[in-house]
Amino acid sequence: MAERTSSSKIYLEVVESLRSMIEADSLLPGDKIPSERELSDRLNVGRSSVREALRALELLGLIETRRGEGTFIRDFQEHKLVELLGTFFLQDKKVQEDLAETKRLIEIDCLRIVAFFATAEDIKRLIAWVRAGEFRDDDFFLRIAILNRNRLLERIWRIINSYARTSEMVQGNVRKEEYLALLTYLLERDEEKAIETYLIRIRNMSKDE
Amino acid sequence: MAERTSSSKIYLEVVESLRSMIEADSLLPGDKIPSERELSDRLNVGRSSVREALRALELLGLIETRRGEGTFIRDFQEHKLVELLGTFFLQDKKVQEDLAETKRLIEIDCLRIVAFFATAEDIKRLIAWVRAGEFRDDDFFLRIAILNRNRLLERIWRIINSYARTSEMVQGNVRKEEYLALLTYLLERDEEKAIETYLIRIRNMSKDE
DNA sequence: CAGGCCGCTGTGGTCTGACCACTAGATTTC
DNA sequence: GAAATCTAGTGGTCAGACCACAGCGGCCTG
Repeated sequence: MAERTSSSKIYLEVVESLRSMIEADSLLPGDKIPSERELSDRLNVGRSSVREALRALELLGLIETRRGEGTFIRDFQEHKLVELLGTFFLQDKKVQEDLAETKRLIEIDCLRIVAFFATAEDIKRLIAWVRAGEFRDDDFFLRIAILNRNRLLERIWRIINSYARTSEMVQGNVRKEEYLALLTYLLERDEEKAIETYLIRIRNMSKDE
Repeated sequence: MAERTSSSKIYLEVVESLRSMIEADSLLPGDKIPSERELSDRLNVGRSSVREALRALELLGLIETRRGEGTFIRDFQEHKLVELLGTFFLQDKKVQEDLAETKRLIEIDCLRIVAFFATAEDIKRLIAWVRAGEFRDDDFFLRIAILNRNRLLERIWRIINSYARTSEMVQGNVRKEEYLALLTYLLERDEEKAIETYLIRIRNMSKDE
């Protein structure tokens, strides 16, 4: 490859090359990318530089490596990222509060969308699931997040939830009746009541947002 | 360090060691971390492994390296992350829609919070700013996001906005009167009207969420 | 022929030692 | 005292060497 970007770091150039390579060959999750040695050859850089780029992308969750097999594009989701950012600097008090608040906001958004757009079947399925067995609070809201059909919002929720879990603001004992009440309101498309139930009976808050 | 995690990758152990090292010495943004060679010594691993870890953290935006000086903890914000994830796989149509929807949801959340908790002075200041000169739509909502005092939510908005900008769903010509109307409702704490104004007059949508 | 063993090849994982480029601070020089 | 210089330390990069592991094909045995 050209080495015009003279002063910048090689491993970043490799990242960039990989990006365009993926784009050019329209590689999809699961596909294999060239081996480290081949990349090193093709790009005229040392193998260690290639590795630095690959390790970085791996930590980002963009690729996956299997020793003896090769390096593959990953169906990205569930990056290491979460645990990382989380444990790295999330000890502050204010941050914790923001976290909790944001989580509530996102969950309410999801509830709104579900109240509007989810099919009755979906909601009934969820009711059956609640009745069926034990679950944690975040199991429940994960399902809500999935129901909302907005993959990005779902992902944001997942990330925030992971943060929240590493810092134990989890709530253990769920009372099924509260969740059932919530679902019933959703089934009736009563957005207002549903959110009220969520805030007061599930999150034990007063009426402010 | 112990090397019990026999089968896992060394560079990940280094990342972990760095994490606890930072925690133990309560290092803050701007502080220097040990040199690559020293880490390599202290942890009994090759320098290349240390570098793989550092490069990964660098791409994540957690640290910053300056040749000839050393490696420093970074005031994290503005990671490379955004551009990366963005350019890597965000070409899909559905993803674009989700993006737009999520952005609207977050913005509405911010508006709600501002309507409840922002001081009249803050809002008036914003009104003055709108009157004062030209601005882009995202300039405006960045200020809204900042007003809401939830740093995490603000960060999420920033990220989503960056995504959105790389894929040009930006709107150019703003009409000040719409934004002023919105702010007036906020000043009157009329959440409902404010959101209606946002959706219909600023985002040109019908009444659904 | 079927099944399993073996070794070859290619891949990632890691280490070492060698340079280079650059910075900052100490040293020397004027 | 100020300016130029030297030097030690740091990140940036490379080449080459092993190791561990997965996959494949060929060979042997039943």
